[in-house]
Amino acid sequence: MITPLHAESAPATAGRSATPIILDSNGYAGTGSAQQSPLLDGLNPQQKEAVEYRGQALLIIAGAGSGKTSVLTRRVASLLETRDAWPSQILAITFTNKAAAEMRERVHAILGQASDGMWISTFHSSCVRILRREAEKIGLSSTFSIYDSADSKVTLKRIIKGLDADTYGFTPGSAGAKISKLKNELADADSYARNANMSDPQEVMFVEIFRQYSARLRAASALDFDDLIGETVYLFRAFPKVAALYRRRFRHLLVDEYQDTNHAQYALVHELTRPVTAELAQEMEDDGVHVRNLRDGSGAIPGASLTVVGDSDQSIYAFRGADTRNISGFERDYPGAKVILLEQNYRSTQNILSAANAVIGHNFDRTDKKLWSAGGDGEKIVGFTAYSGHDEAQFVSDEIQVLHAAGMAYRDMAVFYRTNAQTRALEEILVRSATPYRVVGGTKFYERAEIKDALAYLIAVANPVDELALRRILNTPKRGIGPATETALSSFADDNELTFRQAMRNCAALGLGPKVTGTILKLAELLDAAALLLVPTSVTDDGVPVGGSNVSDVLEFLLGGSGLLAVLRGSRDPQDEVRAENIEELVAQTKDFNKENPDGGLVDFLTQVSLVAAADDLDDASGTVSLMTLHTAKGLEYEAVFLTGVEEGLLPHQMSANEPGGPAEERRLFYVGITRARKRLYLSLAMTRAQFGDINVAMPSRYLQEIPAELIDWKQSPGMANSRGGTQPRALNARRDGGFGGFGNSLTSSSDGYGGRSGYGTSAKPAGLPPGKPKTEWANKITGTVRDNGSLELAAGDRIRHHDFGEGRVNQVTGEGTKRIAHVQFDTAGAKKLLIKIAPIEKI
DNA sequence: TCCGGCAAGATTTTT
DNA sequence: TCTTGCCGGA
Repeated sequence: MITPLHAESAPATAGRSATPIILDSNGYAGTGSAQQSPLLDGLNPQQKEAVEYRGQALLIIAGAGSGKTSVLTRRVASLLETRDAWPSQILAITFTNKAAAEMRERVHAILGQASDGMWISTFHSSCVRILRREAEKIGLSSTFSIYDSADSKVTLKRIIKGLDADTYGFTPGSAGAKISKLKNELADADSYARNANMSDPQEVMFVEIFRQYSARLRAASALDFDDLIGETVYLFRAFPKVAALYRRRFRHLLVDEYQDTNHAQYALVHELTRPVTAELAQEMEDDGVHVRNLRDGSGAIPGASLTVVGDSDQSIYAFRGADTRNISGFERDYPGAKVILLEQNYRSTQNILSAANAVIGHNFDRTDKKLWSAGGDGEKIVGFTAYSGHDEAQFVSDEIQVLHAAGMAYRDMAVFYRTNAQTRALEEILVRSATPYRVVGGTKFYERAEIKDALAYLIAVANPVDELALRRILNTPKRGIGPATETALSSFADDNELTFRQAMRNCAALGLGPKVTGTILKLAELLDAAALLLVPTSVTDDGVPVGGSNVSDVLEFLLGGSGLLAVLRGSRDPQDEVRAENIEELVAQTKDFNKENPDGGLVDFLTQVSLVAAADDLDDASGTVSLMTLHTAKGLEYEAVFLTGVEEGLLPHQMSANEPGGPAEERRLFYVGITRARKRLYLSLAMTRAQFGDINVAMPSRYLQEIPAELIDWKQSPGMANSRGGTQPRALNARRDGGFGGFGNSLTSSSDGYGGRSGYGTSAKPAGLPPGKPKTEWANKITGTVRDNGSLELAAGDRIRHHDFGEGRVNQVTGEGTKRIAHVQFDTAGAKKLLIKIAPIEKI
């Protein structure tokens, strides 16, 4: 049991919290005097127990859609309500910033201000927060840089080149993956070398790469993503007194998505929940740290209580080192742990759950768990086999329109895919049908070259020893400093034990041309001047520095001084216009940051930028269809889900075939995708898929056959697509070698024909095409030329001809400018919405 | 040093 | 298909 906290241990909130927190201002009015806390309203017995249990360790096995987030937030609220904890004693860890924000919001909605002071954040953010505070203890600057995988790659590339390690088969990717894996196991170059087979020259080379990589990061005062966790663990292990401070502070640790934790994260949790020894506690007390009321009979501070939530069936990050043994071994790691199973699903219909159960049931070596719903069977799952990726996209788009017409909001629909490359076809069709959509994740804003350039200027100011950032901006924009000069500067720095930045300041000693020397000095001066801007101009009576420039001022100063923005604006390349706009967007973001974080400095901004994840920019309020990978879909839910590309080679992905446990992990991924759907689930696949510019034959995924046939209503089964393929000329027939033969038949048993339906992938049906237009013409031409009908005037009543849909009549034109949309009733293809600017149409 | 042209390689998933 | 890297010429 946890020692209840007494009032004297209360932080500043004590005064306000003298009475138990009353929730009636938040919609719980009238239940205040009831025996049961309103926090438990509407929960089933298992959920209630998960909220109310008090003990050292709690494992909540939460199946998909079992109300996990709700339980977790209520548990946090309950801890505060029952005064088992003060907000500052709670550390809740989620996987994404998005999940953290949502949890913070929900707790705040229940408790209001009483929730202030909690740490609710990701593993990485929490670690950065701790590390910035304790940086000098482990030999880092508190303004250390955070390297993303691209930065690591660049660094590794230089090392591999310097060592000629590519002759041993090392690439930045392969070496990076191996280093990352080792770091996730808390190994470093030295510990690895001790166990490595050093008679193998390749191993020797790898150790050298690892060593140099670590050395470079250290010299640049930089940490990569894996270091953020690993160094925090190291900090706690090497400095017990530092660890004790955090162990004393965080009395309640809650970890979400525990199945996705890797060894380093596991170790971190372990470090944080260890007891503080009596000696150390005494030492702290002698140092004036308030610990008395936390100490037990022996004088020690017991370990914090730990709650973990997870579902090993949803573990999809094994490739990143996630180890489900963390969850399966929880009871061993924390003897006496309570385990609560949440199996009732509140999200999906029974049909969807039955499919999910059937699929995941094919994974052996798992504790059986059956999701069930009290919500009824619901609609059948819809299956569709398209001829091509574009055809599939057309089906998705048409079906979205059908759902939308039936009253479903765009924001309640999502399209999932295994690889980012699949977005292309989807986007093309969605743009054409004027369906509002957004791609979640994908090429991220902060990964764009021009944004990284601008950020590199900021990083160079914040962390002057970061060579990577300096070398990035050295010749960006072009200022006549080539690779030769760059190398000269770099070796000059190495030879004289200077940082790259110091080398720049002293470059006159290098004997370069006067012009180049001047340019380098000017850049160094620009960075120095920017750093001066940040220095506070005065100090308040309380010793708080004020008056330093904020992030946007510094950024604008750097952009002006370097000419980065001006060069892009002056370029003839139309792409540079977009790049300039992106940089302006970044400036706008720094201004937003200033507003939202008045006390936030440059380093805070850079930290935030470094740790944003794909799912984080998801804006639920926007009325758009969401497109995302299956990985980013985890933790989200939608009324209708389109799971596309359910093909061999894609799901399971080709790359997973050789990996041990690969197909099982891919199955879990499929399972995660299925269980995101509340009411409608669509599974689609294509018989051919464009890849690297040419077209490959695709086979239905093995996982499809694991779903009981009666659950799927095939609008077009693989067998049907196959049999009809022979009757119509198709562009791809020539490439086909009859490989579909045995497949479809096992899947067609449930098919109920398609003849009566209209509006499904009209363009896929040879019968629906205008006469005299064989499929060969359109099979893959959608990627073709960029059209611009910007000036085309259309009005209701006009007749038009569409390249694919044939002739039709315009019913209505909506929107303005480039977003004008024609609502067209086609003679044979039905009703369509077309973006006038780019649709392949002409007026007749 | 910069730029254009051409060949080769790439794509699993992400904090 | 698209991006990256290498080569040769200015």
